[in-house]
Amino acid sequence: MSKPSIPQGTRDFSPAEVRKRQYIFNTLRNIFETYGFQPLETPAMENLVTLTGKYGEEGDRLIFKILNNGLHEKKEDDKVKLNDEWNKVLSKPYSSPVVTERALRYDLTIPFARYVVMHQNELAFPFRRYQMQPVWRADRPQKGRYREFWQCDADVVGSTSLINEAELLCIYQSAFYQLKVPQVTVKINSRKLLAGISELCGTPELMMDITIALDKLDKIGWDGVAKELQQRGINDEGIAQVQKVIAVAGNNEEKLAALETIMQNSTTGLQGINELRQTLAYHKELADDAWDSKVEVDISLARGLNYYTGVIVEVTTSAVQMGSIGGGGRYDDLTGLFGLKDLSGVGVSFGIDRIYDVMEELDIFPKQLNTGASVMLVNFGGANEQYALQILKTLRKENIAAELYPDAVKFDKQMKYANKRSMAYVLLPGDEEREKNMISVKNFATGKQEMLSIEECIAILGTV
RNA sequence: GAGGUUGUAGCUCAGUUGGUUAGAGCAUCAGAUUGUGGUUCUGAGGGUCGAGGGUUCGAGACCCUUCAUCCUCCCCA
Repeated sequence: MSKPSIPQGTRDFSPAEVRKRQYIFNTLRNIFETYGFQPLETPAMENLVTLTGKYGEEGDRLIFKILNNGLHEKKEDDKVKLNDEWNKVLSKPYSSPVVTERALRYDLTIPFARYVVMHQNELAFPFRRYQMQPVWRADRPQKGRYREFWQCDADVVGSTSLINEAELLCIYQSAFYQLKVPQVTVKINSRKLLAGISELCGTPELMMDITIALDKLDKIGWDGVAKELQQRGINDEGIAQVQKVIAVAGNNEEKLAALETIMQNSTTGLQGINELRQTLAYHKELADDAWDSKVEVDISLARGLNYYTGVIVEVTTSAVQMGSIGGGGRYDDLTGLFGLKDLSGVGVSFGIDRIYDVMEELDIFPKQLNTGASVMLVNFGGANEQYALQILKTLRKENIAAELYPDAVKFDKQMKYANKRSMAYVLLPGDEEREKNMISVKNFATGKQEMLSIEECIAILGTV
């Protein structure tokens, strides 16, 4: 028999890990709820056609497709066809509904758009929802990159107000403040600014190419970007324009002012600048002074998803070598893909697996998450076991988390188990205790032990 | 899709130019100790050295193939 294993890029989460992950989930959930977002869940799988074409060419390649399993092939002919088509399908990006018509969720935004279109008549717009579920990508796993990972998204659909953008910035700042992740920067940019740049270059149709090249600025430097721009068909004059734009420095307002001068002939570019200004103004009203992360205009921020149209954001921390830990933006016509026009949305996503990795590396999870706060009753068997069950019942009625060691095995073994489980208290319901209708309570941290009445015991354990 | 890394006990890893029966720490189990855990001490179990083939008198080590893993690029959270 071969050793058991799990698929590449997936992980088991042991109890201590789950507790830490839940700490992150709970923190985010609280914030989302505080900002008026409502919970939503969608299926792990979607129809393939729902997903294809939404994430760019590279994205399509990374969608996990589910092989049709015969449930839908009623005729023998169809089953033969399935076999024939399967080989062809393995060569991306070709796919055929004969072989696969379902796929695993790639992100939470597209399913959300699909949901909104399907439920448009029952929703109150603007609709604010948050969603925390796993997504799957057929990517090559590496540091901070998994094939199964969780996203926590908050989106507002049905409102073009930039207050929404400002609120989402606040959500990011509040979250990383509460989680105590240090050196966080929320980078903000606008697709309209990027469009403005490509206008300046005289090649508005090459916006995506310019964007992709620009995005690599902090990785390959200006020389690398210039080289890539050249390869992507931008002439020297255009490259000079791009250089002028990325040379812009200073604080956010100084950057925007400088860009305004450069972009004076681009209506789209100016529009982008105004949107950023307004967003930052709203944000200033809403932001808490205690939040220590920076919100920074970054003209080189691109983001690959091709449905973004307005403000785009991305979150990084310089405390750890790690890709972005969150991202999002405005999409003007997401639901249009599914037939519902003129509905604008904006949203952000938290990459909680990466946030976990960052927090783990920095060792900043609260310590008390690891220590069990529970109670164990030793099983002495016979009448004592019955007595223990009665106490167990009473404790649970008092909402005290407790367990009885199920087997009347050697005392030593039971104590070792309690120790390994980091029990806070161990209760000893033995002959003497039973006869006196009392219970010996041992504090497992201090080792101190005393015999108490059941009421006294509850009073002590209730504070754990 | 391209490039590299590492595969030896449940886990983390030693293992010399190829040489007897492949080791350690941790973990597990048992005992010291059948009403007192953590710290000790003693002992035990546990391996087709990732898999297949080749070279050799002899392979954990060298060669080929293959699988897995982690990392980098691409792209992304």
